[in-house]
Amino acid sequence: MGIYICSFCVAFYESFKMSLRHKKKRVTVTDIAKEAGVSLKTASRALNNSPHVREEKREAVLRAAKKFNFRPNISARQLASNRSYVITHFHDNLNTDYLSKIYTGMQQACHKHGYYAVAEATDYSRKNFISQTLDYASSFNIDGLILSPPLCDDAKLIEALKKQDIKLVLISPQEASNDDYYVFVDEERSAFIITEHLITLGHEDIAFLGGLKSHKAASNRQKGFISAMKHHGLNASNKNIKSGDFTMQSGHDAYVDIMKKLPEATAIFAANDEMAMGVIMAALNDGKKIPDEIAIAGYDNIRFSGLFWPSLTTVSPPVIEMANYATNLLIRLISGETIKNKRHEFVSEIIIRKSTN
Amino acid sequence: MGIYICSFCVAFYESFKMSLRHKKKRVTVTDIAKEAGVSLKTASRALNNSPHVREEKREAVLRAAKKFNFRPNISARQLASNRSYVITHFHDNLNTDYLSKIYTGMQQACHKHGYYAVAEATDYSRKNFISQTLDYASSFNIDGLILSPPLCDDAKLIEALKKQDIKLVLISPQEASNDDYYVFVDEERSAFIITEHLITLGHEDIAFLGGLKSHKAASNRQKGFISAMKHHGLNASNKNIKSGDFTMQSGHDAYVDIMKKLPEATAIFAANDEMAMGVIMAALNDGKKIPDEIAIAGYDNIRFSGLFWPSLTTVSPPVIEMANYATNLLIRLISGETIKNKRHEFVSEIIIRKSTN
DNA sequence: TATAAAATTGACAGCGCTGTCATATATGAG
DNA sequence: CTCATATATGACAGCGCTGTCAATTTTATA
Repeated sequence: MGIYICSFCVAFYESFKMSLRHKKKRVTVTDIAKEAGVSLKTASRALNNSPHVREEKREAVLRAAKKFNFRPNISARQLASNRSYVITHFHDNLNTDYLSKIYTGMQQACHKHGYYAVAEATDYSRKNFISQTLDYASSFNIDGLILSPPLCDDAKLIEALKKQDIKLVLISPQEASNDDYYVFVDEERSAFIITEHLITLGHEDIAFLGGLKSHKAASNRQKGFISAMKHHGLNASNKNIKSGDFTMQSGHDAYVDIMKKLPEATAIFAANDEMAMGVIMAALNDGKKIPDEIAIAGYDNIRFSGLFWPSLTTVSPPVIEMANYATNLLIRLISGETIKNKRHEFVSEIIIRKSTN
Repeated sequence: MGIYICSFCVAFYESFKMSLRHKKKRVTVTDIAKEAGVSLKTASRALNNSPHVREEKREAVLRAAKKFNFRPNISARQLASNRSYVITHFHDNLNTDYLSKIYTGMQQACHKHGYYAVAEATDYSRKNFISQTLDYASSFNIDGLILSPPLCDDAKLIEALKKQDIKLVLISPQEASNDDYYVFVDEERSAFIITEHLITLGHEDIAFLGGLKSHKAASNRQKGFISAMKHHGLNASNKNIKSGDFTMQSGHDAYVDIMKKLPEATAIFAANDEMAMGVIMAALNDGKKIPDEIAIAGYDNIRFSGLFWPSLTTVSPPVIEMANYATNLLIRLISGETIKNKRHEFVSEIIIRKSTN
């Protein structure tokens, strides 16, 4: 004697079991292939923009994919291809503003290509920093890395990563070697333009508040300031140029100094927003009206510069776009494309706010 | 006649081919199982903290894993278990400071358990916001979601996600239902403590600068202020309480107003840092010395409050820890653990800086 | 000690995709 | 039209892991 189970019950049980595990029946490449009347592999090729697929079949596959709202299963792809489809931004930077922008740009590009974006804070000062980074990259099977300052200027790190065959794109390196892929923005030119903005407003005695000499970006900004002044026949001597250390406090102190040595100054251009804010506070403290008696401009467009009071005229580097571009570039590199233009230049926007207008 | 290929060449070719694809031979669970002398499945169980593994075997497996520096292949795991091992933080928030802290906390927890942390900006005001969010979650096969304000207070969204069987943990919801898992911080208590700090310094005429009434957190801060004042027998009438809109500008305006109506005030506690900074600027503009003539405290500990000049005394909610805890909780939920304590309270730190001391 | 119940273990299939390689088809040269 | 070459296609294995389920061992109970 046995126990008889009707086939309906079996079918019901099976579907019940399925429903427990799968919220929805997944659409797989096989389904797409069937619909398009091609083999699994051809469908896979079409979906991945691989060559060697006749145009009509490719279209049929893509049509089927659209019809079924197909999303490739990233894990399966990762497993089969021994790639992670993960792109990590390594940084050692506490400027969350900047980091968030980079992450946003990465996300945009990653979304389009089915990649994951990950941000990873590292401790650059750690002793075995490089080996730990390599460990991380290999154990998480990272496909590609985005490096931003200061990591993007560590030649040893870059060399080690390249040896491991990890693809790299750098954001704003100070000096990139010939075989690095990178994106950058012409700081000198941006500084030139914002200085010109001040000159156009009628200012003639303009002071520049620079940064530490070791900071390459700051010295490029200084160059831009000087050439704009000279271009318009204005004075850009040592009297006009002060140095700070990028903190608000140093901006404050610099204002006091500037007013002592160059009391006729009607405008101050600081090499970053934080110093510019220090200048604003010192000027207000000094009883000056902004921008009527003294105009102030900064650089970076940190989030706070728009919230500050008065809001700050500044240079806004297109960080999101740069990160987006860098990530796209990286994905193309990972896919094995050969790319001619290893570098791409971006232009900053000048944002005019209440502190100069 | 045939072509003879020596076996050495074949072996060489094989190993060469391997070296092209694999940077390193991967250590797999099978290797660990062999080393530990157990079956593949037992090793897998031990590595995943599953029950039903004898303690000695578990230890042997873990020892082997350590010896080989084993890292599970996340993709394989994802594929086999039909889970993504991805946790996403959905937000609609431009405060990069706050976002970065949440991300950091998530990362810490995710690292420990082999999960990926992803942050996703959404547009809360979009019409079909909920259905788009569900789409996203299901197409990326998200295992769990972290929601922060304001999304964590959207009852409809939460309900829809629960229906899809997506695990959720909320950060700082205004009012959570009984079956939500969430972390929060007692804002009233924090406000109480920082007010007490001002009182301890000898201040008696203290003004509070609150926020919009709709902002629940702000009104909790106000409650804390009032009860601290009363507790110490000080006056906390309408004269002491002003409202701003959380901008620097409103802080500035409020200072002017306060000095008109309560000129004897020697301290001001603003419900957020931005307003506190506006107050500082207005006070400096007014010729007041900080903190000697007027002490100022804020709330939130945004990055800038430490960089500001003078630096700002403020309340620092432990956002990183909260996100870390929330993520751990989420991972436990995903793993199917039943959890008794659905809520966890955190305590803010009071950071005393130059604006009061 | 015998037996039932619970805890532990392992064999095996298969997740959805891509790489490999053999086969089929198209294209060009003569 | 034939053959060589280039291009397109598909069959199949297998990536590393987990779920299922049956087999085995241990423990509790009578």
